[in-house]
Order: sequence, then C-alpha cells, then structure tokens
Amino acid sequence: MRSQLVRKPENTYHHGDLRDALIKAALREAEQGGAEAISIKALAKQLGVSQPAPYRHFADRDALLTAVTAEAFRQLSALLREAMAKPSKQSKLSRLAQAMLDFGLRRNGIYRLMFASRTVSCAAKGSELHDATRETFALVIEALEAPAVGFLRERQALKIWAALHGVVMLAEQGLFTGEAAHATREELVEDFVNETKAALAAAIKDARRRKKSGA
Amino acid sequence: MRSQLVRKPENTYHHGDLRDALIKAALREAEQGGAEAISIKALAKQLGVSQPAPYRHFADRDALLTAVTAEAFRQLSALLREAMAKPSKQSKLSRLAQAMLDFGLRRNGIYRLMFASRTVSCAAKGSELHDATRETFALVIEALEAPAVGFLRERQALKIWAALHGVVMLAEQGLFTGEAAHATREELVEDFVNETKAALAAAIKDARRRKKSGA
DNA sequence: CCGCGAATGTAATAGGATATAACTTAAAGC
DNA sequence: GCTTTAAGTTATATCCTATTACATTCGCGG
Repeated sequence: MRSQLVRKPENTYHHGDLRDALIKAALREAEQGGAEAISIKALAKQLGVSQPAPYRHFADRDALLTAVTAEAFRQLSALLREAMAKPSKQSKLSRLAQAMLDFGLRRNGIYRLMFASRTVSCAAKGSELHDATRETFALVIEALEAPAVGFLRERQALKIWAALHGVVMLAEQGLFTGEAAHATREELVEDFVNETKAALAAAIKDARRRKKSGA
Repeated sequence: MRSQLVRKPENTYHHGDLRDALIKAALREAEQGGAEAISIKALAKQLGVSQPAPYRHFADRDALLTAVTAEAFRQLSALLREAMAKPSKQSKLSRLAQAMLDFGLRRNGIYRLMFASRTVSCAAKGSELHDATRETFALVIEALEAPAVGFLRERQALKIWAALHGVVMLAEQGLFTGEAAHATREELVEDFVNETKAALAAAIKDARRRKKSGA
C-alpha cells in the first residue's frame, strides 16, 4: 500500500517519473497533516531533486494539490468498489457506507484534503479532478441498487453522501466523546443507511403508483 | 454586522484593543478565503501596528486561528438562537437547520475554518473553543424539543448535525449542479429535519412503551 | 548515427510569511 | 512618583513559493 518514495538515482540528471513520485509523496505527507503538510520544497528534497524541479510538472502548489486530490478520489473509488464487490450478508449500500467511514477516519488528513478545501469546487467540468469526484458519486448511486426513477435516486445518493460526510467530519473532530459517545460512528452510519433504504423504497413505490394511476 | 477594522490611532504607541481587533479582522479575511487567507503580517498592517505586535497576544498563528474559530462558533450560536426564537409556522428544528445552512453558505470561508481544520479536535476540554462548540451542539439538542430519554436525544442531535454539515459541504463544493440540481439544498435539509422528527417520535414512543411494560 | 528541439533538471535569487530577540514606551499599582 | 509590567517596535533568522537564466539528456527525423 504505502508507496515508498522513489528518489532520483544518484549520478543521473533526470528523475524518470517525477510527476508521479511527487503526487505519491505528497499523498503520504497529507496523510497526517492534511494539505498544509504538503511542501514543494520538502517533497523535492525527499525525492532527491532540486527545489524548483517540481515546477516543471505543476504550475504552482495549487496545481499539485489538485492532482493529489484527484488521485485521492481515485483511491477512494477503488476502495468503495472493492467493498461493494466483496460478498457479504450486508447490503451494498451498507458496505459502501462503512468503507467510506473507514477511509475518512484512517486517512483523515487525505479526507480533509479532499472535502475540506475549495479545490474541488474550483475544478472545471471535464478536468481530471471533476471526473474523479463524479465517478465516486456514481458509485454511491450504484450502491443504492435502485432503478432510475426520475431524480429520486440521485437525490437519495446526495443525501446519504452528505450524511456520511457529516459523520466522518464530526468523528474526526472528536464529537463522539462525552455524552454522545453512546452512539458509535458505525451505528449512526447504519442509521442513515437504513433511512435511505426506507426513503428510497417508499419513493419508488409512490412513483409507480402515480404512474399507474396516470396510465 | 461587518465590524470595521479598528486601526491604531496615529501618534499613539498602544493600539488599545489589539487582541480583539485581530480576531475581528481575521474573521473578515477568512470570510472569503478560509483559514489560508489569514496572515499575521497582513492583519498587522491593516491594523496599523508592526508585524510582530500580534505575537504579544497570540503565541503563534495557530493560537490566533483557535481564537477566531471560537468566536465564529459563538456567532453561529447567536444566529441559531435568533432563528429559534423568531416566531414562525415552522418548527424550531427546521428553523435551526435552515439557519445553519444559511450560515454555512453565506460565510463559507468561516464555515470551513470552523469545521474543516483540525483546530476543533485539538481543543482541550474546558478551552474557550471547546466550550463554544459544545454550546452550539447544545442548541441543536434544544431545537429537537424532545425530552431527555436516555441518549436518544443526543443521538438524534448528532445525526441531524452531521447531516446538515454534509449538505453544507456538498453545496459548497458545487455538488448540486448537474443531474442532482433538481434537489435543492433547502429541500434536502427539510428531508433530514423530517426524518429526524420521525425517528425521534418513534424512539420516544418506544422508550415509553418499554418503560410501561417494565413497570 | 547524428544533430537538434523539446522536455526536464539545476543554480541563483527575489519576495513573502512566521517567529524570536533585544530594545522602547506607556500604563497601572503601591 | 517610582517601579514593574504589559504592549509595541526594529532588526533579523528561517522557511517557503515562485521565477529567470542556464545545463543536460531524451528521442526523433534526416
């Protein structure tokens, strides 16, 4: 998992794959300290190249952060996909939800990088980052295992995503200590999952009935 | 609302209330750009004092951010309290929820400062910031207008807070454009509010029944 | 196989931010 | 009124981003 930092070989002029190495190394830095922990200078030193070398691959720090965030979304997507594929007694949605929570807590620096900055909202349609986020969202929709009925499905996907996001953030902020500690994060997530399923089932039923009476 | 920046009077040596002025000015800076937009140096210049003067009041940048975050939570609490006090056809919870959404969107830089950094989780029990966040949470509990039944109330408060938080973050990230735009932020919030009410009512009923049969 | 252009890396440097140290001013208490 | 101390200043060290001008190597067409 933990990709070792690929230093430039001594006695060589070119690194070989500096762009990729920068993203990997930056991800590792962000793991603990979030976006603030990413320093171009420090990364260059780690990788054994001169300090301005990274600027050959990224216009500025923001551009690097954007690329890192996109990679993080792809890793999250991969994790979610894996969780959904794994056979289990639990529903797909439940597995996706718990996997999301797990990612958010284990890799909380990365998670903050992904959701807490405004990097994502600045991503233009069609950009690498934009595509990566849409794909993750598509997985949430898929996990609902519901037919496309109007916009109900997207709406429920948005809701469960928002709810999960909230639980992760509150958990990271230590809001589950004190009088609230009796509700574990996992329980709350499961609550939301069940509510989503119920709402979805009701909405679909309702839509079918309306369609029937209309026909 | 918008507190004008209180510059040090010319020809004077002391500012008078630099600590407070710094917090106010920092809040204004964060309004747009979040925590990153807060620069000790820039603030000092704005307030007409020398660049290291702020360090007389805050050990380092983090200490300033912590104080600013605490003030932001107090402002949020005030807003929520106001919304809850205002007579309306809607429920207290609904008014609180919509006020929270409004705050998160209007003052999104501040909101990110409050929830997206790890400042809050580092706040020690009993610290100014810790108290400020607990008070805001207390308002959420109050808005439920439910009797204290075990930990059910706290649990529902956590859930609605998480959900609201998620909606705000997704909204800020522009996740409500595209196919999902048909669900407005306000509608999603109202959904969560209704689900919370339903869950709360059911839980209370259930608790009473169990108590009765036990007695 | 060679030469040339594009890609990639380096050295030097400017500029901005945090933070500390040593010194100065004024306010507050006895 | 004198002293202690809180609050502010100047000077400076350190770190980081970013740019400019120069150096090296890769790869491709002739």
